[in-house]
Amino acid sequence: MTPDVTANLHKNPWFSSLPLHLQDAMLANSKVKQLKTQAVIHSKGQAPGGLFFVHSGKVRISNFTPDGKEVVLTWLTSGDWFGEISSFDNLPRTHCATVDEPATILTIPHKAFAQLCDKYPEMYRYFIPIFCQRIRALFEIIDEARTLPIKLQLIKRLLHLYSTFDGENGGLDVSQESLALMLNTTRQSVNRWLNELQTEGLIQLAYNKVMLEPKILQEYLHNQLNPKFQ
Amino acid sequence: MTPDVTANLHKNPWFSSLPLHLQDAMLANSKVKQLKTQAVIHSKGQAPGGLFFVHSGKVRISNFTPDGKEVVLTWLTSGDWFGEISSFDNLPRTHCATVDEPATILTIPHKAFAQLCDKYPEMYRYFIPIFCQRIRALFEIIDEARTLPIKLQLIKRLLHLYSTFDGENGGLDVSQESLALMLNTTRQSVNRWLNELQTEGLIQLAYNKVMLEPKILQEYLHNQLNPKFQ
DNA sequence: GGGTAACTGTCGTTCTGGCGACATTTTTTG
DNA sequence: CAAAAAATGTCGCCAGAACGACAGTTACCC
Repeated sequence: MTPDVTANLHKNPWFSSLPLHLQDAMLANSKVKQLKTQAVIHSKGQAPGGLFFVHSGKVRISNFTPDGKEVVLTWLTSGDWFGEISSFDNLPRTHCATVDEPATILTIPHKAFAQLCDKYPEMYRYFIPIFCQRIRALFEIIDEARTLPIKLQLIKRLLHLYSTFDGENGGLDVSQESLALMLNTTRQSVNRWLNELQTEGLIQLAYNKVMLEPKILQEYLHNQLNPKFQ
Repeated sequence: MTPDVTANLHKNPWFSSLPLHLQDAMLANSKVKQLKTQAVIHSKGQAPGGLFFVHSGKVRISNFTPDGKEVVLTWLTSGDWFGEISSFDNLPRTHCATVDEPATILTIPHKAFAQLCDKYPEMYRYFIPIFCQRIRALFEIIDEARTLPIKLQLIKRLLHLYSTFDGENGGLDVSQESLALMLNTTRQSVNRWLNELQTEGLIQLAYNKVMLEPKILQEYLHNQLNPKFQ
């Protein structure tokens, strides 16, 4: 176990909320993997292969349409857990997970995790909050996609990325193509709306970057979502 | 407790998989409510108000866009549980729940449920499968909406309704308007595609009814989703 | 520093689907 | 049985957005 992975795990709010004996049990059963860009962690439909924790790098969670177009659900980064659904219900994976930036991933193999839950059934309750969070996030994705025009979906997504990647230099490192994959739209549409946002003074664009001030965008979004009655 | 509600509960695969002492504890803490059409069980944003089980009738789970248009996530019927997210994470409800057909609902009040979990922490693990199922269902909704044209979404929805309402007389009792609300499209579009499906001999339409043979639709869907390579 | 790859800006063209409008059919209700 | 309500069938118009194409820009790499 590389020491800094352990340190990162202990900074994870969920992990550090576990009783110590569960933390130890999980660590004892985990392996660290270094993965290069383009590496496939798992594909949709595969048998469950364990529980994962992203220590560093970026992982793309996605699917493919019948005609081969990729649809991205989200990107995971440092501090995110994934793979828990298959780990618990023993059913095939729901998505593909691909490495987008060289990543260090901690894995708890499927069998080891099952045995661990068997031995410490109190483990189950600690996963409930993770499931609740995930479900709420999914509800939000569904609602957004159904009710908001692309422009507003884009703003929400930018704010979300900003809060999870805690914008290193006040700007997000993301291509318009990536944004398009996430919102399930085209690069051209994203380009159009980003430029409109820029001319409205809400963001600044650069090569592979979006610079933004969260408060400004939040206020704009809020105004758009709460139509004024005059 | 009305006797037939208890009987129905015991037919519920999930409930009857619980250890007896948990079944008893849940029953001891529950109340039965008779609700009329249009009754609002809870609204989006409300504080958690308990866990629900639908004994009979129909409950509409929905949301509203900023401009007041309703977007339906799903309909629940006999044997469905809902309200578990707020019950576990103590956060506001994510959706509105409205009675669509006179319903008998079993309720476990929020506090009672919390105390129950406190007293029997083994309760948590039995909710994990429910959460897994829900998450998988949500993934499917997201993927469908993103990747399938309305026609295929419609077929999937018809098949899903057929399997859950186990089509009383070989036909579904559902209006085109309701289908439109679920797929987040318009009545006119649903009408258009239903008629096309009818002329293709895949379904038969009647007033407030869709008659279908699941196998035929499944085969058609399968062919559409797996493009042939010649 | 020059070549290549990745990313962005911006055209058209085409098409799906939303929306209003209105007629028709079926069911319900008094 | 008549009137109202609910559900369906069908038009036409139009906005949004997909898609292909191509030029311009920035970063990267040898």
